[in-house]
Amino acid sequence: MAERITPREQDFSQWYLDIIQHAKLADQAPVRGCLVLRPNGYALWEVVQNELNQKFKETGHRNAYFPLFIPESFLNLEKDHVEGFAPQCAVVTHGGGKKLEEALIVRPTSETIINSMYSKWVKSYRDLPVLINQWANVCRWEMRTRPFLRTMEFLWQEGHTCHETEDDARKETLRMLDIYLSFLRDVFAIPVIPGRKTESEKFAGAEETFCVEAMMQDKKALQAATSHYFGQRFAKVFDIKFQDRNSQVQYVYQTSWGISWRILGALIMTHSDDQGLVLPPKAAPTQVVIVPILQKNKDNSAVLEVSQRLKDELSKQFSVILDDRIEHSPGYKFNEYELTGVPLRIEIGPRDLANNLCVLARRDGLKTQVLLDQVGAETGRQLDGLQKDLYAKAYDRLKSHTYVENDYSVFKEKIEAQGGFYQLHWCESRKCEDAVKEETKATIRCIPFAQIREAGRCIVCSSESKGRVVFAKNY
RNA sequence: CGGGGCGUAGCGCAGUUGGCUAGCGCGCUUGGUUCGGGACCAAGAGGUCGUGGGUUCAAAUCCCGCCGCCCCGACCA
Repeated sequence: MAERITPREQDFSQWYLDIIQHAKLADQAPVRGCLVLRPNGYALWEVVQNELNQKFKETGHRNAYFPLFIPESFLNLEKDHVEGFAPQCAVVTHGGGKKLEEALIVRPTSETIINSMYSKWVKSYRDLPVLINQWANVCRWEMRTRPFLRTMEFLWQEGHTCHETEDDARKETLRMLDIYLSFLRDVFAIPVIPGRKTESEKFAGAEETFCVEAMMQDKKALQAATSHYFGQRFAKVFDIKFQDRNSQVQYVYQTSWGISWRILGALIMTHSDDQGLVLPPKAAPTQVVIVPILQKNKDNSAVLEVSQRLKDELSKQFSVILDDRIEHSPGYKFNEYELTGVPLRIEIGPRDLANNLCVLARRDGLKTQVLLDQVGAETGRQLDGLQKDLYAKAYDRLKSHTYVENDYSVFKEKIEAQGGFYQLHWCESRKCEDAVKEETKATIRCIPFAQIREAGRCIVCSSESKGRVVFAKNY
């Protein structure tokens, strides 16, 4: 097994890739920029699907599926949209051995194909709202790829909705952003800063883009999810009209919102350590592993019997596996489950059994001895504790590496030396935004909802500013 | 597309001023002793040295072509 790589800012990507490989989560396929999710890695994606599907259902959304190939002309209808995506598209020019009359785009996102259907489906205010989500793969031909964060093909979820009024659509945009935020906070234990994107950072074709930004262990930012308000821009080019309650024909107001498997990268880069993956209990496909201490060629029946009983009991509440393989030593197993991020390990050996005890070992190192008849309650307590502690640790990191700064040269030095998020005054001009990017590689991650609103001077040009925005280097 | 680097066993690598039988660690197989933090000993299996050509008595090693991969930068979720 290769030597483990300690995380350093400059080789963070190698570090987490190394962990993924150790954890047998994923392989890099021989095709450029592809990533293969092995079965136990896919289980993590299923956690995302299950949690979000539940929330989508609660908010009245339904899942559907739309075609992978999009006629080129569809994409060309919205000017900003095509400018943003055309350079990244994979294009199918031939089929059935012949050159196609019209090329097909492998979807980089599905606004166009979905809206072309919506224009047929929506005729009356009675048809609204349309609240549809799709779980799919999309393709964006990136110049340089990075496992999970930027792959040529990726898995995601994209919601596309139509509403009667601007107000309804705006509410939907923020409601879905909030669902992402609470999912990341409560399940993945990742704290985020919610906010609005600047003109230059917003989605191609959107009126407004909202996002949640997370901070990785190397203090770089990662956009974890986005939600867009489209107004009537797509409705007008795709002709999605309806008769309203006053018999007037008008265009629908729309939104779209998405989260991709890059959040699996975020999960790894937020919590994991040199021992391997660290999964918050609510995100872990396997929450508890029971490791009986066995000896070959000896009678292990007592230990095995208690282990099995414990497994049956705990399985009512948690996802539990019992590793009773005789061919691997306990130490080997301890390591294996640390590598794969199982949040809680229960050790049961002859020594414990003599005292009616067992050992509970949390993935972050906390070990406690527990009476056998209290394991059920204690398991829940330990898992809850780990979930909270992981969030707290990530939250502390986000807080303690977010700085309020007024001096450009200090900011420049600091971000170069230690990364982090910077609350800076900005005059709202594209020019100053670009100047910072040019010099420091930092971009405006968002204008936070909880913006520090105060009079100040733009960090670059010293013109008037009404509030601070968050600058950071990002993935 | 620019700048670096690398292709040798399933994985990670050494060997490269031409030299004799191509090696090490991990993993794998078999046997024994272990077993509460990645066990140890012994015996094995496993190779078109990326590919095509050239030089030579002799090429993983030198020369030329080709192919592939990785890293850094420009693009981006």
